[in-house]
Amino acid sequence: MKLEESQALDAFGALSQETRLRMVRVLVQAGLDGLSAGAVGDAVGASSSGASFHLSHLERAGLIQSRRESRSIVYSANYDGLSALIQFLMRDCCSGHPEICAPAAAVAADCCAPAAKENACAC
Amino acid sequence: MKLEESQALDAFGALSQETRLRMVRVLVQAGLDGLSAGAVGDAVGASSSGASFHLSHLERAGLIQSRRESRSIVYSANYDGLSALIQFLMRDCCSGHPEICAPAAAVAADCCAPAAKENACAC
DNA sequence: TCAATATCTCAAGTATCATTGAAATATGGA
DNA sequence: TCCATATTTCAATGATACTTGAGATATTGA
Repeated sequence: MKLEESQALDAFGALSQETRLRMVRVLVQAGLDGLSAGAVGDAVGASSSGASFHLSHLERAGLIQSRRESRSIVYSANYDGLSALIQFLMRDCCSGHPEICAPAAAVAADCCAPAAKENACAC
Repeated sequence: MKLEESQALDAFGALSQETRLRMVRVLVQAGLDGLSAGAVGDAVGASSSGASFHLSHLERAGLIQSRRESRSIVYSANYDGLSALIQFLMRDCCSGHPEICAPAAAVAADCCAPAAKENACAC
């Protein structure tokens, strides 16, 4: 997935709010199983309508996704969307300037060791 | 450099505005030589006071830096700040989930080939 | 069907942010 | 010193965004 400028703007806007940034962190840690809207709200200290507002915002921005599961709406991180945002930053803000990306690539090697070995290394 | 949550929020907020996002792209392409405030404003179609407002915002957020050069204030990309933001995203949103970082790492390998070879590959 | 649970939607109020134009500041050259 | 250039600061306006609480919708089980 490759982000347009307007999609990147939406994604940055979504992450520029404390409650929403925390929601994303909570949901990434929760993995693909996800968490119900209520559970996310509790985790970040938001009211039910506040949680709904911010979760919708994040979903519109393509950073999380939702599915109904009985009475609950279960939200989970959208890995593609998050990855696309990181790629946007790297392509846009790195292009021609390895000083920016190199340390980030090191983080990737660290936190995603097996994947990094498969995909990032041409050596 | 390791970003605190509040610094990441500032950085995301700074990048969530069309004029500012374009300014960052222009300044990254300009490299460390940078561009005067007026040149950046012209490049993105902002008024002089508008350019000043947005450039200050980006500087406060740690994404660009400035120096006076005769009559001009020259702005340039802050590679450390941009890199720290990418790292924040990777650490926070990747941790335990290589699906997110791996494609990004591939971009790093692409756009920062020499650096990636030095720093990202443990093989 | 009724009640309970989970979530969403809506409207009102408040706060934050972006834009505009005018005025202030800093610099360099005549 | 005086003027022109480059940029910033300030105040006013309009636009967006966040929060809150009340009410609406959807789902399940009795």
